[in-house]
Amino acid sequence: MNKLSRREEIKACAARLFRKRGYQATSVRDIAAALGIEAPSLYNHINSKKEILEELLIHMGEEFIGGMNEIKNAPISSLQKLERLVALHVRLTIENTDSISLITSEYVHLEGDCRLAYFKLRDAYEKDFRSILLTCIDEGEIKDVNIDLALFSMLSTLRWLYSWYSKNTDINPIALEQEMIKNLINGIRS
Amino acid sequence: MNKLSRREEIKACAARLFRKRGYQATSVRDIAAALGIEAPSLYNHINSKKEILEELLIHMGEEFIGGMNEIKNAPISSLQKLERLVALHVRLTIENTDSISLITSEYVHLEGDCRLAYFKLRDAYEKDFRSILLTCIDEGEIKDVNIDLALFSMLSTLRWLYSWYSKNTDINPIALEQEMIKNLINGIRS
DNA sequence: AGCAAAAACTAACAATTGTTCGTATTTTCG
DNA sequence: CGAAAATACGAACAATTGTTAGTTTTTGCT
Repeated sequence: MNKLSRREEIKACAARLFRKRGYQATSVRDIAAALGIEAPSLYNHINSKKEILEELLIHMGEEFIGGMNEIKNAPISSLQKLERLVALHVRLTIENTDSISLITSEYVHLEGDCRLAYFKLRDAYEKDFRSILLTCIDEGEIKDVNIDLALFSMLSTLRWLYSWYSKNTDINPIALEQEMIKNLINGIRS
Repeated sequence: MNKLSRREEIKACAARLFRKRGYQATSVRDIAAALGIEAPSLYNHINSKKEILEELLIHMGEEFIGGMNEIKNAPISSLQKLERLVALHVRLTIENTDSISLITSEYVHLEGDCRLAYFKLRDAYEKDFRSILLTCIDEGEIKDVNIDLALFSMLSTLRWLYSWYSKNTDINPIALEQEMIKNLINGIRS
């Protein structure tokens, strides 16, 4: 378990540096230095630099998919599901600010099977999100907007929430959640 | 003028590659290969790889500032100014899809004076944008929302428009403009 | 045709990259 | 304590990086 803990420590540190300077611009020596050790020491805990990015991104993807599955199957209205999705993004953003920032930019460095797996997670999530949004429209809960544009708009804002949150860490998470719901959903309600 | 043209050719090619793989992951040899020449040949036209990124980003910053200045001083209502800002983003996105994609991620590789200059442009733009939005609220044209969150939300969507547009290049620019206005502004109108 | 400028080439550089190997040190725990 | 496991180390690697220098080829103009 200690090894796992050290491993997680490395991943968290790497996430912070990847966010600040980008994945490619962060060397394994940078990561090691930030941990106060030498670069080769890292390889007692990880197999490669790429592996770190892969695990960070896949993990976030799975967090989103997990949250989506809970919401999807909950016995609540579609509009409430939409609100819960916003809350999910807010929570994951606050709990994983660094990792989540990688989603918007560093996924380009994924390769091979992992790249495909990541895209699969992302596409599945967006498909479910779209489906919930569509149901809201069908049920007349929200305005008859261009659904793809509305989906894109919501996701853009939610994906960039980490950058806003980083400059406003003092905000109450619940207040942020309410504000986001107001901002993203109430504007398109019937 | 021929030299300038070749230079612009290189910059456009670099922008495309920077967008696909990221600035750091794109080598000067990659750029040269995409142009069908050898890497050292590039240096007859540019001074450094960094210079390319700097010019691409500063140029986009100036385009936005220029557009903002026109809108700011136009004899129209604040709400119309807001609509024109959306149109500005749509136009610049369509005209510079690759370069504009760098704004959201690759600015982290700017250093020194250029980095400061870029931040100055960005901050000035956001300040002006915020000011117009605030006037709309004061005049009762749009709902009394949390202004910083509303600003952030609009800018997130507008900054990510390039990714949406890339998957929907067949859309009529004017139709896109109208949809964006509907989506971003009408939702928060009084 | 001939000349100057522009643009491309080959060869090579110093630095940095991710990573491996074998060894030493520290920590854990019976 | 003492053995085993976990963790860190220094030295070194092959590959890739951005860039320079000097030279040759191509282009455009009179």
